[in-house]
Amino acid sequence: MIQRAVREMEEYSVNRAKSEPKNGSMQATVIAEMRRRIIKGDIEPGAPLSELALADEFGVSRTPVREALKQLQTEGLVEIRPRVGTFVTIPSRREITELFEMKELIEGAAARLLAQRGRVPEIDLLERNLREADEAVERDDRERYAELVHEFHDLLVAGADNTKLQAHYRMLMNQLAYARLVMTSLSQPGRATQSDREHHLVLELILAKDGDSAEQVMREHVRASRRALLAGLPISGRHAGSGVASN
Amino acid sequence: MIQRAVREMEEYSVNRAKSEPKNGSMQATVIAEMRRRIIKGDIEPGAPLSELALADEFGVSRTPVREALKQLQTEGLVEIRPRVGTFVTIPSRREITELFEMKELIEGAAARLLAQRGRVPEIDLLERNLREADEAVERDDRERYAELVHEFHDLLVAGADNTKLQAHYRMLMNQLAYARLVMTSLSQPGRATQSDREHHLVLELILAKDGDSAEQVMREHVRASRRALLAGLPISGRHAGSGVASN
DNA sequence: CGGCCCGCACTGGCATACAAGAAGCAGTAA
DNA sequence: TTACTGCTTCTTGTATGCCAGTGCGGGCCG
Repeated sequence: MIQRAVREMEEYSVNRAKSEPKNGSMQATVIAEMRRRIIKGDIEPGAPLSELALADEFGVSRTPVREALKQLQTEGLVEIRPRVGTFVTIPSRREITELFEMKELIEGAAARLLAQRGRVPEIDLLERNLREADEAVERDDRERYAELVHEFHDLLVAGADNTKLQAHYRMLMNQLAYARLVMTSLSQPGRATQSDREHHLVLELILAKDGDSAEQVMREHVRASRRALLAGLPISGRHAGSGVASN
Repeated sequence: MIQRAVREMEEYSVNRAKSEPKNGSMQATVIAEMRRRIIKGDIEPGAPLSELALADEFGVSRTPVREALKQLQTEGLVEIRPRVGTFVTIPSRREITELFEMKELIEGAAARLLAQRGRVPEIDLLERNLREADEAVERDDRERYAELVHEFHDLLVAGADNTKLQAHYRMLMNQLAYARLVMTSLSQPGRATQSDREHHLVLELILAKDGDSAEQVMREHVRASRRALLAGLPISGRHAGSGVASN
């Protein structure tokens, strides 16, 4: 088959793997790298992940690869079908909606908590972030603005000073493969400007220590971003029917 | 063809509790059983888990045990210290607080969502649950009431009809080893009665489709249960004194 | 007598070999 | 031509052996 030839051609891209794993175990390297690829979108959702191929590529045996995939499964990034194969999770439209519902919940709570905490280092970082974001919007630099959006939300959650909240948030964002999606949402005309304005408002309310309003506005902001995203998303009538093994 | 004869011989090596007929996978069995033990408190927090010993006990090799422990680690139930050992996670007081903050958040949201959904099957189950709970309180059957409390909260979250919410909630509860804790909280005098009353109030608000109030009361209920719990908890003086994770 | 150091036993990490289900493919018969 | 059947070849699941880091205890030296 032709596909086989393609697969073999890509095997040389290992050069990075060997240089990093000095500190940690191989499986940690595999986990980090595979997660990065999936989130960034290097690997297409639904694509099969062969343990053997990955082991070969990373220059390790199947064992660490297996354990890495197992972890990525509980993180919701891949789906392991016993005796069949491992595949990159393809989130259904419904799942995306659910994830955004969670996102709204967590970020809203984070905004409230941050407001209650008063002036903490994250506040300064948020202000700096917004200054940069303003410039990016001015320049119409959507790539940079997407990064800053990501940072803004991360800072907000970090500022809530709740490691569990943060952990769940990260898992959420990974499942959303947010990096892939933000650009889509920003492709909506005027969305960047609007988004930037909403960020400013949230931070103002936080500075005013108005937790209730901060939460409410933040939640509305998430809903708006979801709308912008779904509007720019292809129809995607794919059936992601197989239940996610979430025992 | 020759190999076929061999396989039959080893078929019945594992014939203990077949609680998971759905998945014949050994590691799934190990995961489920170990999770049950940890959550239920059969294994003391901080206790070492030897791969070899577990493999021996379950009648399998180390491989499925390893993968099971790996998954339990990402679920936050055990901590694997490379080259040292695997230990049941000891949640610090701060972590417990954080987990309750999340619990409050999620259950509050669930109450709101359920209220918005109107009359769904879960509502009936909740009503039945409360009737039984009333009787249990009447009889002062704390054991049974603890079960019902668990079920009440589970039903509430299930009724929110958001699988992601449910998944995160389950992980949360597992980390809390809630089953261990509920009894502690109920040991506070009058807590059971109070708790039951709060449940009733929440359900009433849900039936009235008053999502805002339902969320608020639910959150207050969680805070109350946390207070009851922390009040009944020993003063952070850990029994297993050998340098556990300081967190 | 006390402190240091080396070695042993135990741990998990990784590689490798084998087993067995799943799925596609080819060949045959209707 | 089409549908069915059996096989071939994928895949993951499991077992086992070896390796390397860690911690502890006993022995040796000061």
